Amino acid sequence: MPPIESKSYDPASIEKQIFAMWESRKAFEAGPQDGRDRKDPFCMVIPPPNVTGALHLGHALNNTLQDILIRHKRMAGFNTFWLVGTDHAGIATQAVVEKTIRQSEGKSRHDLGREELVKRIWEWKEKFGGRIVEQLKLMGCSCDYSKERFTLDDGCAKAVRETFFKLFRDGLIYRGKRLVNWDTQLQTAVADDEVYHETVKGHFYHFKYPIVGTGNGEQGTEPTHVHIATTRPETMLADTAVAVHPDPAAAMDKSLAELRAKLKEASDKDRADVQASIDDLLERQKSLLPTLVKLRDMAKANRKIMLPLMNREIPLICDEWADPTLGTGCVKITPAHDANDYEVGRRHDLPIINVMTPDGRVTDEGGAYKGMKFADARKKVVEDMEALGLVEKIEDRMIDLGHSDRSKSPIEPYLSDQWFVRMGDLEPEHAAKINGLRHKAPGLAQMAIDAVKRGDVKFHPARYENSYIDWLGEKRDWCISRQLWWGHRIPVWHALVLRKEVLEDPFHKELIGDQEFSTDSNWNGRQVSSKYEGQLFLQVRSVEVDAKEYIEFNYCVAPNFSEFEAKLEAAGFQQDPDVLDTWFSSALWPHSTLGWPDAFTEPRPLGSGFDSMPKNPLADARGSENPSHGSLLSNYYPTQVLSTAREIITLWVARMVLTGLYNIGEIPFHDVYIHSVIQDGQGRKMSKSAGNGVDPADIIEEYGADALRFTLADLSTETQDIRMPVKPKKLPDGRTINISEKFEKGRNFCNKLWQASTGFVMRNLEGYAPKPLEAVALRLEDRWILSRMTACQETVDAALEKFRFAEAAGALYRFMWDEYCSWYIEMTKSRLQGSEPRPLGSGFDSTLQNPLADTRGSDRHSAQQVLVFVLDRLLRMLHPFIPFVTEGVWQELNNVAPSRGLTTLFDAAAEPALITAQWPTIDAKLRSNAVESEMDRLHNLIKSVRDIRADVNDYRGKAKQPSLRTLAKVVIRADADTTALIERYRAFVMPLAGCDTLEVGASAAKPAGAMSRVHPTMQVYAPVADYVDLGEVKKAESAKLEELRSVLVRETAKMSNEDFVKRADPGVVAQSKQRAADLSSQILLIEQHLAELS
RNA sequence: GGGCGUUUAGCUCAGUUGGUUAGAGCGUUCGGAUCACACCCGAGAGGUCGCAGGUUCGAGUCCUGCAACGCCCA
Repeated sequence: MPPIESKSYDPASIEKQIFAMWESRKAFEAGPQDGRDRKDPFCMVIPPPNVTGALHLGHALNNTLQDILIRHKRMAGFNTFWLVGTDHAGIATQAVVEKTIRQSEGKSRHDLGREELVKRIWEWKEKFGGRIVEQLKLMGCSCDYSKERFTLDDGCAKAVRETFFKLFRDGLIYRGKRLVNWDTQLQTAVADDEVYHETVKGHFYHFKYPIVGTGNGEQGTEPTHVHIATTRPETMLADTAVAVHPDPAAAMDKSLAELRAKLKEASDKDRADVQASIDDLLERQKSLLPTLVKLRDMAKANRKIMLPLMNREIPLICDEWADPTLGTGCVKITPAHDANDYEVGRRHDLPIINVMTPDGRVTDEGGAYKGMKFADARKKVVEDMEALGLVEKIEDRMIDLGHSDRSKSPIEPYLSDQWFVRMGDLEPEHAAKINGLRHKAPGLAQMAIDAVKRGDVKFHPARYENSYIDWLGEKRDWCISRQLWWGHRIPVWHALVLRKEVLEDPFHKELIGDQEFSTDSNWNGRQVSSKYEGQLFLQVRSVEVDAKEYIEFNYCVAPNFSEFEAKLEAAGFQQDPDVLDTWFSSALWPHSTLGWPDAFTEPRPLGSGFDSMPKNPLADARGSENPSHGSLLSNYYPTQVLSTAREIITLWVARMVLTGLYNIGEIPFHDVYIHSVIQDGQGRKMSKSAGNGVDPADIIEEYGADALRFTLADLSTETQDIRMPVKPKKLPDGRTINISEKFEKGRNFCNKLWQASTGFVMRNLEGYAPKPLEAVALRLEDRWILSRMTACQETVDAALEKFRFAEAAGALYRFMWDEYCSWYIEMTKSRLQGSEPRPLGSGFDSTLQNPLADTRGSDRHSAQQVLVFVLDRLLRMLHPFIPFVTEGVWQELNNVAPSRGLTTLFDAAAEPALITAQWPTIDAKLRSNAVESEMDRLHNLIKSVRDIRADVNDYRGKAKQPSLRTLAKVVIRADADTTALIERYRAFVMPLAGCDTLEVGASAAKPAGAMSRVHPTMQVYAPVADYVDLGEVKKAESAKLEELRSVLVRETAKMSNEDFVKRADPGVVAQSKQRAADLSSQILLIEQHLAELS
């Protein structure tokens, strides 16, 4: 049963109010509006979350890390701007809203119409789109919410339109036929990353196709049929060839040789499998190869096949795609419905027949099967083939099937018209004309590759460079059109005009004069007429429909030229119905959100050569003294850091680099931080459907936002995955949520900080009256905590620079908990409880030997001052990680201790809010190894006494006797130096260690029947004969002795190795020597002690 | 098939250029209602650092091979 009235830190009680305070101070807003001299910009753009979604734990992680960076830089005096916004997420959002409408009204998007659907999606976005921002605020993210953006807002639309127009103008956009992943339910192409693969049960159908003319000639030896196998029998309707390998014998030999080589190297486990493959292949050589060779010869003789069901003659061709070691060795070729077959079709100039409609039915080309759903057509085709006796067998088989991430329906490869961005290298004369290709890049992909290779953009961890460069290196064209209604509509107007009518039409004549049309679409983003220079570009191609030749016109209209759009429409043109891939607008995010293209002028006109290009086209604007002249773009572009997930390095990061260079001439960010992926305890991806997802909102409710943040930061090492064991928890209100006990670390940490500050430090500030206090004149423990604090600062600063969040969090954790709370606070207790404060600054000298001979615990004031001072700095350093609790404590501290400097140390002006307080600078003079090692000796002493007492209590517990709170007597033998040190600090050593009397001295009398702990500089003895059987003591001492002896053996072995002494670093050898000497003396002492015990 | 990563205590993970007796949090064992904190305090147990070679005076760390698992791309 939890206590009814908990004194623990309660995050819910302060988080809202603190966030409101920050907002009212406009602390998140970009720009130097707090009066501090903020010159250097530090800007990040948030990876815009999908507007339909809710934030998951990955978002929580990424945004925590970004907030740590921005808060740190804000405190460090940068002009910070964290841009926030959401992504319209084309297909995802449209799918969600369509589904809602289907469920509530039973209507499809076609029932509603384009305009109405888009209106509904906007309504939906207005209603639910704010969720993301609310969640970011719950987490304490200090984004500039006053400048929130959306990838479909007017600014982004402008940038998209401008970019599309420029790419079109530069011949970098083209329309082409491609096989795309087709979602027959949503009726759109989906990108590769929107397809997930699943292995499902299916069948492998073996069909026979008759070969034409086998009744003649070499009758009897020629095969009469060719055997093929397929998992998608219905696609046979679109077959335009059957292929056989051009040299099946050689291919088989090669494969066999490879397998035999593999067999030699194979492990025992694999050997049987490899051998089976070899046997299989040998069998094929006997049974199948002769037939394949004959078929190959027939293919060379241009023999034909009669495609069953369609009764269409198709050629038998030779192509290496037909693998003689697999299946029947022959393969049907269906260019319109399979990516590999499409390539074969292109190689052999085969006709392309499409038999699928956008909604997944058979087209007019499908003969008798016209209008059937593909699944039905499959059954019917198989039945009909069976009826013809052309089915050889049907096998069960597991098939890897692509599914649409959005509709979950199987993907069909589908040949359709799409728009592409040309990524590859261009002809030099073409490239030279394009202003947007900076640094003499031959193409867009290469330009983005070079930016990383030059080091302009750096990845952290660096290994992620590889995935970026490898992917871009493929230079695959980017399919940017989506058959959706929700998104940026493609600004191209089409018309199909009969070729012979084109030149008679005054509309076309005016625009294009007497130009001839090439049917090649490689470089035809051509300007149309001098009348519309720079405002209108045209691509044309010839199209044959029903044996008539048409010209297809595609006009791309400049953004500022909308009156021409009306003109085009009046002339019968129609705007392309497709919208752009969501990534197209996301790719522009770093500059579109900062005001491009409005706040930007192209550095120089198109085609004027590369030499005159200014290095930084924004330099002029940034240097301006007129504040109204400095736009967001000139102030903040390029941004500093982008933090994101590795899965979108290619889809997003690469494209931002590319468009940034193309549009602005500069990279969009200097550093790319790639965070880990959070998985569940079994290493599986967290997902809603698997039920293993953790909702950050639940964690905030359960543990507090700071606990969430601290834990995530603490886990952020450079590893690529973070495992987080998940467990369900039933709430009192009946809901079941997923939590993870990992967050307890963060919660406990926040509570500890809260208890130490508000429960201890602030409650012990009675009479607090800060006075000038020289750091060097302070007591040992004061100087020690200041030294440790400085060490912590150094670690945190260095770690944050290198994006090592876990290291920073860990250093702060250890400093706050182990050093500030467990040692320093404990050591101040006797001082704070002392009676009369001792006058400060009297008789202090700066040496360690004789500083504060006063050990009466009476110097309260200096203890208060150091407690407050260290807390002040600790709060500052912790603030980026756990902003709420630190700000809460800060506000309290401002009330009770408004001033907290020490002279000669950083003396901050009163800062009303921690969020904008100054990041502490490092005062290296506070570090002292001498102080730290003195304190280590005292700690060792205290630990030894505690250790003996725990041992005693262990024995007493077994004997069912009550445990001792303190040891009656402790004797320490130590050299003069250590003796003096201990004597000086007797006042806190005794209570911390837990002993009633303490004798210290070089020749202090060792008590009889004692338990010991020996250190090189001191030996600790406590008489225990009254509590513990001496036999047990001896056993323990002997065990310790054995352990030390074995270590010494190792150490002396090392020392007696000549090579070690000769080759190892002298420092290492000396260290080893010292260690051996220390061990020997400890061993000797224990041996003596053991002898005395008996 | 190619690329990248992981493998260290029961669990989750640190361990930076090779050099103390390999660390932390959780869990576990023992002791503790001490007046900041039981979301706590004190003490302990627990590891042949995935396996096999190699380089080196010295390997958790570097190299090679192997194995298992994961991610990305084909």
